[in-house]
Amino acid sequence: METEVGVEGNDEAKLKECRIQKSTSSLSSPKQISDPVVYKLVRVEGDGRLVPATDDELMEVESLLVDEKGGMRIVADPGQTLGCISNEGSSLSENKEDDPDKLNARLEYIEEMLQKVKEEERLRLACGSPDCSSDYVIVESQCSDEHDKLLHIDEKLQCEIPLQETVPLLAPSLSESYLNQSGIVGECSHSPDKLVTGGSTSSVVTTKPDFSKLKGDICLDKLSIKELHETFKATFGRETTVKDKQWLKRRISMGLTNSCDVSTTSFIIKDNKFVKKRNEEGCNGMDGSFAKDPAIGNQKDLPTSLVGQLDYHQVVPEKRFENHNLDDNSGSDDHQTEQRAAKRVRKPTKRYIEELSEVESKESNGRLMNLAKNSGHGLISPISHVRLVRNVSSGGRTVITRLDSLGGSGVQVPCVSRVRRSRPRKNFMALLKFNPSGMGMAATLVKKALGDHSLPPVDRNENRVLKASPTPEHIHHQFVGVPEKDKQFSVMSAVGLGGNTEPKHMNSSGDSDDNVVTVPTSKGGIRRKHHRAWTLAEVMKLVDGVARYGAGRWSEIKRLAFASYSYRTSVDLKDKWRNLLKASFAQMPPDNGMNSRKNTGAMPIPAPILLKVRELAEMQAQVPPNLSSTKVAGSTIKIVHEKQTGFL
DNA sequence: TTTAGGG
DNA sequence: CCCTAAA
Repeated sequence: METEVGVEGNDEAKLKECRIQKSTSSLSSPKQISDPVVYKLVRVEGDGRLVPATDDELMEVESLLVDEKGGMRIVADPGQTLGCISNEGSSLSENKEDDPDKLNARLEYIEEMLQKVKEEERLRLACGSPDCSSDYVIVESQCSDEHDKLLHIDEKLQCEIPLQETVPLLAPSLSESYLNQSGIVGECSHSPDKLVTGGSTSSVVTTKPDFSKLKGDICLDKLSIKELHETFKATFGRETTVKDKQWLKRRISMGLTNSCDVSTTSFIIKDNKFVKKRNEEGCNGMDGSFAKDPAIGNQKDLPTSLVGQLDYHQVVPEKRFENHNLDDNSGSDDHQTEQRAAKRVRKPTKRYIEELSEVESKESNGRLMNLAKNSGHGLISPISHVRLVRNVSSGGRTVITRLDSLGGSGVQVPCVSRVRRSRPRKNFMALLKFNPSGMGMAATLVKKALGDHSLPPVDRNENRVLKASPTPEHIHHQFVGVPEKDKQFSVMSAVGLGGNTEPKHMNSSGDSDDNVVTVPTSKGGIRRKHHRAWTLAEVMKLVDGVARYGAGRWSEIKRLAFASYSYRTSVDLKDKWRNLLKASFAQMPPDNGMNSRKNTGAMPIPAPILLKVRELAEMQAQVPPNLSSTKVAGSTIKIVHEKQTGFL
């Protein structure tokens, strides 16, 4: 694939939103046929403007990319271009450091950007009508906060991917109207050149990527560090000491959008308000239909038919990459680790995907398979030397971690594979011998890395690790051909060992008695030993579910919205909702701020969510009779009204 | 089996 | 979270 790195800059008009928009130029140039995508290299001036890169810069980038492929040769500082492109923002534009790490990070980022842009373009080409292809990708930028521009772009690029999933609407979400009133959707909602999948044939709608969807870090902008910490805690169920605002915002937004079932939860927090995230964008008007729960669509028509009716080689949805990509080391409190995690994570390589599919167990639900299938053809750079590092089971899921030693940046790319549904194999213990340094060692290292304080003494996970171990096939595939020296251990493997991390995937942790630790009760019964603290993401999911399917349909919600949370039963959902209800109506009058309570141990539920709960409750006439009145009524009436209009 | 509600 | 009655 010969990607021509062209030089082109957009004008310097002041725009407002960061987005990538394709120009409406022709499509018939010969070159385009072979590779219709041409990219412009731009750089960002100090004031945030995008200006055309010079030829020299271009050359430098190219050579750098080559160098990177060649094997991490450290080259002189690429200079302004890279510096500007890098997301590190302030630190880079000025000084030319020769720090290999930084340099590599830049390289990585550039490459990533190119890939992403290309991905975007391919998607766009594929989903659009023929005359929609374009010669260029134009990066428009109007972010007022120029400092964050690139980050924004990047965030959007990352996050729009999972959001592209489009499925026919099943049930309109009540909260959909929220979004309309939230005002965050704004102008981006309607793209002039809508790319509609050839109207007649398609049972599936294709979405045009629209980066305005990602609001996460924007929405978090106004939060203070402390608030961010709160939100972080709420989201991941643990504290963090990281002071980096950007990082926090990024993590939180990723956590909120990806930690669960990605788009299943469609809420975001903006300015302390609980709003609905726009899943679909103007691409296809599709008659006011919105995405239904992807958990459904995913298993059905989406990936296959989408790919089927379009040029397979061009359609590379890359669904849920971020799921795997997401550096979910939430279990770790190690500052260093987290800082490192803050670094950009490389997209999985094709090989990575392929291997991932191997690891996938037979009874795969097809999700990951689709992922693998959809992964591109040479779209992902083969540059990175991804090595399989280690696999650790935690809380019933197998975490496969790779160490991407790109210039020592050590990016970890954890992913999760399904765990055997049925009981572990008899001969499982023997398999541990296959890898003498096995799980116990891993646990030890992990524990060490985390500092023993972060893991309970004689942790219960010791047990779980064994119980939730991968099948023999997994071990075999994972370690076959891996040189001993490459069997590195990784701190990051501690993903989720802290206990409060949400699963990133459909995995059957605890869906049988295999993985759930139960404790015999005095009365002879058994009960779950450890409470799974509800994370913000889960709560939001729950609220969303109630909004969609109504309170009381717990099993529905369980199946549809909590498919990936096997440890949450419908009863759990019900109980949680009951608590939420109670909380929302109890805590409202005195203090509606989310920063009120002291460290009560329990996870604080942000006021916006409680508000939402309240509204839903009132809508569904669940409100306790005794406090149905008061000023709540006013806002509720309004909300109800909005929702009604939303349905029309 | 699922809901609803008490413990 | 658990238990259980009721549907």
